[in-house]
Amino acid sequence: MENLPEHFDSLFSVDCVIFGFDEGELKILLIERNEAPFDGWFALPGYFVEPTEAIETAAQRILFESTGLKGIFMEQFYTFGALGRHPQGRVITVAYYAMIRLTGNKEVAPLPTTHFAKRAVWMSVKDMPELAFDHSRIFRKSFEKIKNKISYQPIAFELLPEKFTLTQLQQLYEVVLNKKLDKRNFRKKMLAYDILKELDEKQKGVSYRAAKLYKFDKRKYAKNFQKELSFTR
Amino acid sequence: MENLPEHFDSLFSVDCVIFGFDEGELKILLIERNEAPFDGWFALPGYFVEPTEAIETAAQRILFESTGLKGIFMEQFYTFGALGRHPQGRVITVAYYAMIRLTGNKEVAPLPTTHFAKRAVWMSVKDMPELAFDHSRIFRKSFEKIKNKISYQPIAFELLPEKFTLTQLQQLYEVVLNKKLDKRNFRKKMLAYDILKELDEKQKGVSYRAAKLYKFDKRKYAKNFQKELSFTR
DNA sequence: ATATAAGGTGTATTTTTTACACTAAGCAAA
DNA sequence: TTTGCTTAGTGTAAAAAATACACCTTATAT
Repeated sequence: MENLPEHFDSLFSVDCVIFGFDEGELKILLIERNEAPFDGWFALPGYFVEPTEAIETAAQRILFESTGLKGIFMEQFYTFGALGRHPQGRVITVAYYAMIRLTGNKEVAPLPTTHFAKRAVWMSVKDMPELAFDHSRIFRKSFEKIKNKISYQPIAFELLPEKFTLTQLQQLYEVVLNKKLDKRNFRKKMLAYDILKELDEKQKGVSYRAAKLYKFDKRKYAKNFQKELSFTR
Repeated sequence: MENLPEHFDSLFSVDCVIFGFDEGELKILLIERNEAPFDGWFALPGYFVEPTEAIETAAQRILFESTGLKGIFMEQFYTFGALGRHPQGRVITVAYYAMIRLTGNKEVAPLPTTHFAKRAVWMSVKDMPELAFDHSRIFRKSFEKIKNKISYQPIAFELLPEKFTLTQLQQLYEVVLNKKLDKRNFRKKMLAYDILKELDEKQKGVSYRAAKLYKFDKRKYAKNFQKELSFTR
């Protein structure tokens, strides 16, 4: 971190775990640092919160700087404040996870506008390297959270294109939950929730039978569930 | 807050929602402030985090100061950092909920050692007044969290005496979930989890048939559940 | 002995979850 | 135009879990 702000002894920052789903893989956006500490290491996008900035606003700013997108789905999940977590002083960090639609949008975040980053990469969660600071821990906690959450809240749709096939949806659940699901049972259950809208449209550009496309239907969802549901177990 | 610390523009604090269960009621520990701002208002126990103190340690300290107890069950659940939340400047606060065994321990926290508090009271969640700062919001969020959590993690036992009856356990679930449960089904399900140890002992001092006492059995729990279970729905 | 108050127990029904395999459709290549 | 390839799409039976429901038992107090 180049110029340490004045009140470095009680600083806070925001770190974002940005998830994307592409080619059947769950990925997160990492930046490669080009400054000490942890020069050359991969890290989560994040930065200090400005003195007159709400935490949530700071998170949105960081998401915009790293992806060029606004209005991304985002949720705070934990605050990390162990004493030694930052080698240069006392920094507590509020962590958010976010989800963006990668498919058909692949060029999201080729170069973040943040200064201390050489480049940004989409890294599959399967190949996650050791990260700078305590970011590995932050990543693991975020992953646990979404694993849990995807079973009772409709967050999966934040990762898929607006129009998706049931197979894509199932693959996403399989990757996140890290287990195979039965096709018939998955479809039966998902459709029974009555939160999807079946479109009069099919997949294009595939060299086999095209699948029907579906949309997540917010109205139906709101109608059918006051608060929760319980997807895949 | 009497003497504003020097770096008031980036301060952080910890606030604790301390739950107790007594006489069939779920209560939280509030302090009555005797200083501006919010002089005379009820608030959550909380204070600034020291510059060389981990957040978690600060939470433990506040719990000890308010209750005289150590080793309390405690979990961080959210960080509040809206710009206007503290009338005197920028303070973000990391919130924890905690649970203590009130029954048979009623004299917990008659007088907290924190300076800015007139007194502490156990307030039923049904009678919660408007609280200082954004503490009402913090309380509501904590309540949502434990409502949710009690259905899949064994946190209820943190609120009960070590030896408890199934009826007490059921009452606690009923209060937290805010709905009546069927006695036979509740017992069947709870016993089926096989996480309780039935004691050779009965309730004492009641003027009716005494109930069997049970203990939460951590070993059984660990054996039967790698991570989760799914209590009452 | 009797009244009182909670303790403690079982079964039938419905709902949900699971396991499981083949035909249909669309495209591509021969 | 036929054939092969690949994924789409579908139903049923069995098991497990959740629900609804009521009466006798036991300890204490009077």
